[in-house]
Amino acid sequence: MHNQEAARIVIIEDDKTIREGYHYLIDNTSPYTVVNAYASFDVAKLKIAKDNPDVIILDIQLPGTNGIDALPLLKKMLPNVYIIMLTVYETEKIILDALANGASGYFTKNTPSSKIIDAIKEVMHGGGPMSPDVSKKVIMSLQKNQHSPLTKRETQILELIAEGKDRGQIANQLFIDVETVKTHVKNIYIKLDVNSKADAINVAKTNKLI
Amino acid sequence: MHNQEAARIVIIEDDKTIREGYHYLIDNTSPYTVVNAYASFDVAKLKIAKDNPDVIILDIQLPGTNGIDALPLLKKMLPNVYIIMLTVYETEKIILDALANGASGYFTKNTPSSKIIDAIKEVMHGGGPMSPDVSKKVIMSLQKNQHSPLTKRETQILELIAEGKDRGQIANQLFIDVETVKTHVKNIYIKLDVNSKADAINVAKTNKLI
DNA sequence: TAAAAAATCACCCTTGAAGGGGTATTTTTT
DNA sequence: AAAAAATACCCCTTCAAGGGTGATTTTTTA
Repeated sequence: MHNQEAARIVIIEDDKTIREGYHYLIDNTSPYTVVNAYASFDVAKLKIAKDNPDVIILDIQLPGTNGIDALPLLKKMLPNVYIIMLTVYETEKIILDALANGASGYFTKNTPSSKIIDAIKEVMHGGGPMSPDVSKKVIMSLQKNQHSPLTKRETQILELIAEGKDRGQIANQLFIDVETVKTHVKNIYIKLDVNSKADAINVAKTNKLI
Repeated sequence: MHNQEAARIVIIEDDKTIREGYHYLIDNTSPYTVVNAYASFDVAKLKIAKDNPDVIILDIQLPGTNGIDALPLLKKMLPNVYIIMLTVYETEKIILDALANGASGYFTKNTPSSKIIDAIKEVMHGGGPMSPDVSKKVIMSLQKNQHSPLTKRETQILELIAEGKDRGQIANQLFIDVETVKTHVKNIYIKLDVNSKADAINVAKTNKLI
């Protein structure tokens, strides 16, 4: 475990004002130390291993390699580093991509600057800090459509199809006949107006039915 | 939109001490009003429609219908209500189930009581409040295995298989030959030690490879 | 720069799962 | 009592899936 009191911070952010603002803020109003601040990942990657940071504050919109693509590369160089995204981008897809690729936290830039200090503390204690707008989007991404046209059984079967199960396996698992599975699948296709597994899964995922 | 200043709160919690504690806390240290507090969902469901709450504080471990099963029923009765889970349970599966079934926020009971007031404020403003331990688990559920045995291409193809796409569709989408897709699939099966789509998807999901 | 890993393409084979058509009974919910 | 959901059965055709074997090109890494 790292020394939680004197964590080493690196900032990768192309906007000079923001970069220097956070640099100053962290150095002067927290127990943490900014060991370096870079304007791009392409520059940072050459020296960041020596910086040996505990936490990286990472922007997404960077010249050259963007923050999302930088994430797995940083994780490879520094397997135990915590990475907090700090960016104006907040589409559901980008947020989910960032978290899927190893980000430990995610803040939008409309977050009060002081919150970043709390966020650093939280990741150092094993938490997963997010700004309210981000956590809302994350929760929404998990929520299913409450008004699904599919019945419970149909939803269940479509989920099993999405797991690659064939009719026989689904029938076994649900203790019903293969023919019944077929009937359900037919009704699913009719309701979703599709005529293939792939389209059914696609429509269902797009509308959060599964 | 509800009146954010005087939001109506209902508590469903079987532990009398906790229930009355939050009741008192909310009534006396916040602008919100607890319109009713119930010891179970089975009792609450008879009267909660008339309570017309903006926010429900809901426990999971309840006598009779548990909190997870109660979620969709509450959502059906009160489509616009915000539901905050407040419970000792915090396994990844239960948290994800709760959020998938319509919870707007999730706190564990080791959270400082005062935080619940902030949480109510946050949901009323469209946020998705979570305690740090919960948000950590949510983020972990989104993160992929950084040490996947699969290559990028193999991962990509397995994801498409999990979307129900057949070899031909995958080949088209990736601008490669069907035979190449076959080769990749074979290598995926070898690496994951399986010999079917379903098993490959299952192993991959269990290990967060996709 | 040489070696290793990843990605690409090809042709053989067999089997059965997938998809579409129609019909009907039982169970559950409203 | 009516409607919705879940169950089961029969017909049919086609091509995707999985296994075997071999080879070349591109990219990454040591």
